[in-house]
Amino acid sequence: MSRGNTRQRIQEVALELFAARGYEKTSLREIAEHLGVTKAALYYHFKTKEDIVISLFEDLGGPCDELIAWASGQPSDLETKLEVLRRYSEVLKHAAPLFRFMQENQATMRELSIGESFKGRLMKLLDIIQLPDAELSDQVRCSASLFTMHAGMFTMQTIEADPEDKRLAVLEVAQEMLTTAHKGHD
Amino acid sequence: MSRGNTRQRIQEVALELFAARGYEKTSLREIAEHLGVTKAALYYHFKTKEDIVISLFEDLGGPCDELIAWASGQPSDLETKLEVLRRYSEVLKHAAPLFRFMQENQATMRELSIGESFKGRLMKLLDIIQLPDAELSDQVRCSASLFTMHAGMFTMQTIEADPEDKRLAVLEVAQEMLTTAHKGHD
Amino acid sequence: MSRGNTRQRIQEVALELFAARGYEKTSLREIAEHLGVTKAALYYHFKTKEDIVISLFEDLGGPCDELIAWASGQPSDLETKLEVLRRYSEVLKHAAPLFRFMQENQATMRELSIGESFKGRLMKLLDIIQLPDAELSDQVRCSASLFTMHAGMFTMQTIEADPEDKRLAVLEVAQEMLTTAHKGHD
Amino acid sequence: MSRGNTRQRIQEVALELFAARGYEKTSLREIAEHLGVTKAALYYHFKTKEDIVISLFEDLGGPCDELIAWASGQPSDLETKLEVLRRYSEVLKHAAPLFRFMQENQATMRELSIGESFKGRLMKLLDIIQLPDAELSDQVRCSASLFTMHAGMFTMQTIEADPEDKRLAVLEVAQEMLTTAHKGHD
DNA sequence: GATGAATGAGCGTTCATTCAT
DNA sequence: TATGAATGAACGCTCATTCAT
Repeated sequence: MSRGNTRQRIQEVALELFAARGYEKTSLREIAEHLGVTKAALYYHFKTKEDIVISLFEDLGGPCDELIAWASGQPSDLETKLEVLRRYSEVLKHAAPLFRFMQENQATMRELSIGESFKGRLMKLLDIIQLPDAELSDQVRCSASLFTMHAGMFTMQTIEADPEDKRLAVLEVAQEMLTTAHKGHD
Repeated sequence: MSRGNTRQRIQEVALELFAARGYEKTSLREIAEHLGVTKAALYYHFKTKEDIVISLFEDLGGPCDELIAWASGQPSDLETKLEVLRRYSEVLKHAAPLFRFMQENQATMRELSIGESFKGRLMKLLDIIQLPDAELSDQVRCSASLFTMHAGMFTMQTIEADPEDKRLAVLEVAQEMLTTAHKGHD
Repeated sequence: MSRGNTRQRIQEVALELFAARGYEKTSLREIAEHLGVTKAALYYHFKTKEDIVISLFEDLGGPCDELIAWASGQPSDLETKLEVLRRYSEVLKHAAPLFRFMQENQATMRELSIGESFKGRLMKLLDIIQLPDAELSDQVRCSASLFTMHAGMFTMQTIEADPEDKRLAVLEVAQEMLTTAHKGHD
Repeated sequence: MSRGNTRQRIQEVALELFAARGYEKTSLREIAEHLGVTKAALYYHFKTKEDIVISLFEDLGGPCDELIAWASGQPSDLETKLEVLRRYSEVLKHAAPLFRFMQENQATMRELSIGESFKGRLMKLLDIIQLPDAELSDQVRCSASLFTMHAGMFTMQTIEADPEDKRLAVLEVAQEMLTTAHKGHD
């Protein structure tokens, strides 16, 4: 019946539950029950509970690092930054539930090894976007352009619309903020 | 030894730990130890762990409700909305650690009774701010103006500056977004 | 407001709750809350939780001992025994809730000092009633006559009738059993 | 080490301790220690403490229900009722410790789900035995015939004799009471 | 005559984890 | 690939009890 896909099914169910009820409140028992297997089976596939989370983020590190690497090789101008936002938006799209999980479990993430590593990436992206010597309000605009995209994906569930349309609208607003920030700085 | 201030000290330590390590990961034992009392002492002052959180939010509900009430009696124009943002910023200022806690423990808050109640308030504020029939990007701008203020207070710890200056900068950016959203809608 | 009657009110409420929910499941907090006083107030009137129970039984020991003493001075014939049952029935009537409590918390009573003391009294009554050298079935009849009266008062709540009428009926049946037991033994 | 018999050993030890010291006063720690396992091990085999009790009663429900079912299909005459007592006595024999536990923890049983269910069965038996329109004393005789058998098994520990002989003596007395009750009613 | 504040011990329960099979 | 059985640690919570005021 279950072929080699059990590992994947664990990841799916785990992400679903972690996102829905939080990392701490989701027990391995629950995950196992949802899957119709034993807790011990999870331990055949993953060394620890944290390991499951780590595996979830595995596919995400690559694209992020690539984005950072690409941006580092570009001139640090507005055009590059707008493209960074665009590409980041795309990354977010493909990992929406994961980002929702991150967003809603920040306190927990801070204690998970993987958390630090993603916080680092975020900081690097921010460094790329940021205008370090501009006025405070422009710095805020830069930061906000990034965080708006995070929040935009999950917190704005009030607005009913096609997800893809919403993503593009969020991206547009974020890019606009970044552009405003760069008025007079180049 | 400790007089009538124990209840308050519990609240202080609890907030500190909840904010630092998350609600679930903070045990009553830890809180008690930090205070030099027994777990049972906490239960003399609070009925449950959740009750401690509720008490923390108690002083916050009032100001929020007042703000909502005030706004409901005003014309729903840009001027009113800008003032709502300004006042909300002030509320946030006085309850910064609490909002940080909310922000970072969203998954947990969702399961706490108090969480629902604050989500409700947020939705009402959003209703007041929102332009329901505008283009998607303008709706996003409205939402983002509110959430930027939340995120702005705690997530932008990268930007080093006087907290009050930062708050005003965040407010300025948020108000600007809202103004942009209202261009052509009145 | 509350004069010297607090001690009594504690006893009343305690008995009520002990009978309703059992000794172990009834906490001093509950008793105190029912009375509108603090737990500590209970400790002003009684040294321990067990002490409350003991005090409840205080008024009961006397009549029982008197009954035993009286019977010991009488000839050990059927007539005496029937009178013992009659008098015991009267004692039971005046302490109905207390006996219900005993009956329903036997396991607990066994661990309470007062329990042993009442078990002792019961054994003495049984000794008085019993026909030690009779056939087994007659011995059972003697024992049963006593226990029927216990059970009869509280377990037979199915039968709807005036309590006093029921008591007399129970007594009649018990006496009848005892009489049957004594057929051929004198 | 211990094979598939742990579950059973838990039941045995639990029943022993519940009967000896009462349900509330018997902690899971005690049970575990008696078995040389951890508290957590108990939870591998039973979902809750109450679940252990429920499992103890599991084998008992069937025979009782069968008895009730059988009696319901018979004419409601004395002969049937005497046979009911006889069969019930046999059921009691096979579950003596369990009945002792019930008897001595009535207050507790009332709060346990299983308690209600057994009270229900008892009421049905009583309904079968009872003479609803007879004089009070005859109704008492009917009830008492049933309760005598309960009490007879455990409360009459004073009488030293072979348990089986005692059981038969108790049954005889109970049947006799029932017969007396039916004099003149048919 | 009673309270406010606290304690120490213990409870039932759940958890992530282990390991022989 | 997985399970059955178990563990040790911790958790949130309640209890009877104490004592200064």
